[in-house]
Amino acid sequence: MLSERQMMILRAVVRDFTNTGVPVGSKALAKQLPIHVSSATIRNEMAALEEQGLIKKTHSSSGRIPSVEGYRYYVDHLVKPDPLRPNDIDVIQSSLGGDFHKIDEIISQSATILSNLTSYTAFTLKPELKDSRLSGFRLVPLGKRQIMAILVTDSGDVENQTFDVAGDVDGEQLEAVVRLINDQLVGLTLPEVLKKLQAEIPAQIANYLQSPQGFLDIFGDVLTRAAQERFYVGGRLNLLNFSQDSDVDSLKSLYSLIDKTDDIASVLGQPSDKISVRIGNEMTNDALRNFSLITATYDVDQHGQGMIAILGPTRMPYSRMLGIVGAFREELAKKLLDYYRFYDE
Amino acid sequence: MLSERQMMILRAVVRDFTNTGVPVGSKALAKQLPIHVSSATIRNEMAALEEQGLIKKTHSSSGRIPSVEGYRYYVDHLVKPDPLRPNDIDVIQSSLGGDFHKIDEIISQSATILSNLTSYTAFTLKPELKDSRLSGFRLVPLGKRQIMAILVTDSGDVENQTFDVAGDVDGEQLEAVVRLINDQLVGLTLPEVLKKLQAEIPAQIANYLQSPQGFLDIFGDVLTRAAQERFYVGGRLNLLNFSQDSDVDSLKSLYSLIDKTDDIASVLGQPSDKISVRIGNEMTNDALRNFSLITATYDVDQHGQGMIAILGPTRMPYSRMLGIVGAFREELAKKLLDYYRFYDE
DNA sequence: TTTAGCACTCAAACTAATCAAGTGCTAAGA
DNA sequence: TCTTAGCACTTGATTAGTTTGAGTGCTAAA
Repeated sequence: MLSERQMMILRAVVRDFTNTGVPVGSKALAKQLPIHVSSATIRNEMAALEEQGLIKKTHSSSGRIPSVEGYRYYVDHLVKPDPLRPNDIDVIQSSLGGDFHKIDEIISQSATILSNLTSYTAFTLKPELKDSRLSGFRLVPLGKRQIMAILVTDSGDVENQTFDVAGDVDGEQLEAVVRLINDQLVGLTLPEVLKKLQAEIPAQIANYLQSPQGFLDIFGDVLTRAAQERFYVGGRLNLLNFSQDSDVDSLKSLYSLIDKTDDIASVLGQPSDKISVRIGNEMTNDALRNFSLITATYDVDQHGQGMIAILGPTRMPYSRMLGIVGAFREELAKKLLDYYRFYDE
Repeated sequence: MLSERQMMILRAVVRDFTNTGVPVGSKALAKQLPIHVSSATIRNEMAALEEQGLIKKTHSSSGRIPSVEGYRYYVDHLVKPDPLRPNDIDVIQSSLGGDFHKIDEIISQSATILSNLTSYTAFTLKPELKDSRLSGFRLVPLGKRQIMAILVTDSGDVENQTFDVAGDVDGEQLEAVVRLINDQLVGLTLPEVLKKLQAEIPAQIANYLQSPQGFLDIFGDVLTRAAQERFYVGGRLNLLNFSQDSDVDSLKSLYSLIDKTDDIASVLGQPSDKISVRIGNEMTNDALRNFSLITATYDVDQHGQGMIAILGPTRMPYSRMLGIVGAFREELAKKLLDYYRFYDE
């Protein structure tokens, strides 16, 4: 559809605009492009590109900026991920080099690294098996009136919560409840557990506890949290950099968005094995109209698939960002493989 | 030092300015004040107030706004806390009315309530005994390679952390370590524990574990966290409302400030039993130059003393805010007393 | 197909003019 | 001695008008 020359121009428009933020005009392009044609020719080509909806003007006599469709074409056909800068490699190596005692530390640290590399906001999700199953449940008495409920899944997730109980803690009762849970529910997927929890369990538990509701609440809480994907977020504050015309309201809705696990999960969407770029209003969420989201999955063999993502202004240098995300997913997968190898074998 | 009339004028200037944000002029005051003098008289009085540094002009022919000293005088001598609005009472009652299973839920909820009432940012700190002591330590094996460390203090704080260990978990070893900790350290204050942890403990632990360092790290982590005061923050996003001229940098430093426990602890300062107001640059921290902080302590009998605080623009309606903070501290203390009574007796 | 040339558009930056709110000061009155 | 009417003056905000510069589309010729 596009001639070679048009592609070259589109690429240059995106490059220039993402670097400088200023609409680019025909003269600047004529000077800069490797081919040697006059600005009038460029203008004609630009008119053609505009015709196809790939670039647009900010006002009738301005230079051009890419439209969402233009970015899309650029990302799909024209961009080549930049190789990492030596400096970036150092950052990754040193930040991911240390000793970690749990997966979550690595994942959370990764969000920070990614946000540092990009100076945008980053999200990371740890590798997950598709349907993780309940693998254990404990109630640990902590003191006079305090109990900690601990729930473990077969993918190694741990959720816990302490709560207070009135009256003395009866060790017998606790044991019985724990046994009940472990007998009836271990091995089921979390949604299945949740279903049973609403169906037969309450009646059974009533045999052991005089006031089962409190316990069911707690267990439900912990379970729900375990069932939720837990994103780590790095560089939250970087969003402030792009609050064009300091629109406090949209900033607020943006922040409430990224702080709600469910919302952010739905925005990040399904894992797919390639790197995906979503641009501006390609995301249905209105708060993200001026943002782009790059997501990528990473595989850690039998331990499942995780996800990393960065959220920045639509006007981001895609080639560099794609380079960073692409390289980082591999580094992270490698690091996690090492980690699992160390602790599993 | 100030005449009655001057006080009246200062009070009116602060009231007007905090309500409208517009510098107030002599004419408006003359119309509004209960005494009946001309604007020229008011002007003379204002000149006197300015002489004393209590009010100032934004430019040579503008109306007056209070200076930090003016706010201070107002807060110290002129303000009378507003009674709560019926609506506010409802909010408190309904948000604090539900059932809670742990102190922290009440405290964290309180931060949210306070921020809702004030539309500023609120901090809450749970009641603390002066030197809380280690009252228990557990290591709970969770799965193949996972262990959870749990630390409990005598004031009911619980900190926990999971970590992975290489090689099989040896129940014997864990028991021995737990016994060691409980024998040697329970009953000590946390700083004392920390000191011992660096002195004699490592050698002793080396008897039971082949690689004690990992364990010591974890234990140190959990301990440090337990020793830190944990503030709950409500209404973070409200800070965005006051980012005058949308200065991204100062906003960023503000946010990094309130997210660092140690920093915010030092800003909030020592508990004192009255309600305290710190205004603008009375706080040394530069990021807070345009903010005021109202802190108040609350007592829960033998369970110690907690703190609540709100952070808003220097230009805040102090009478209303003082009313809210004063009323809320009492509501909270009452609620907590009930809570303790229910679970303790 | 390319390009020089030209008329045209528009945002941004600057200037000038006006307005409204407020001040300080002076001199007269109570 | 305190109060006040009156007045000259200052200042930020608003508005309208100009200028500038970067850019465009279009036409006609190469």
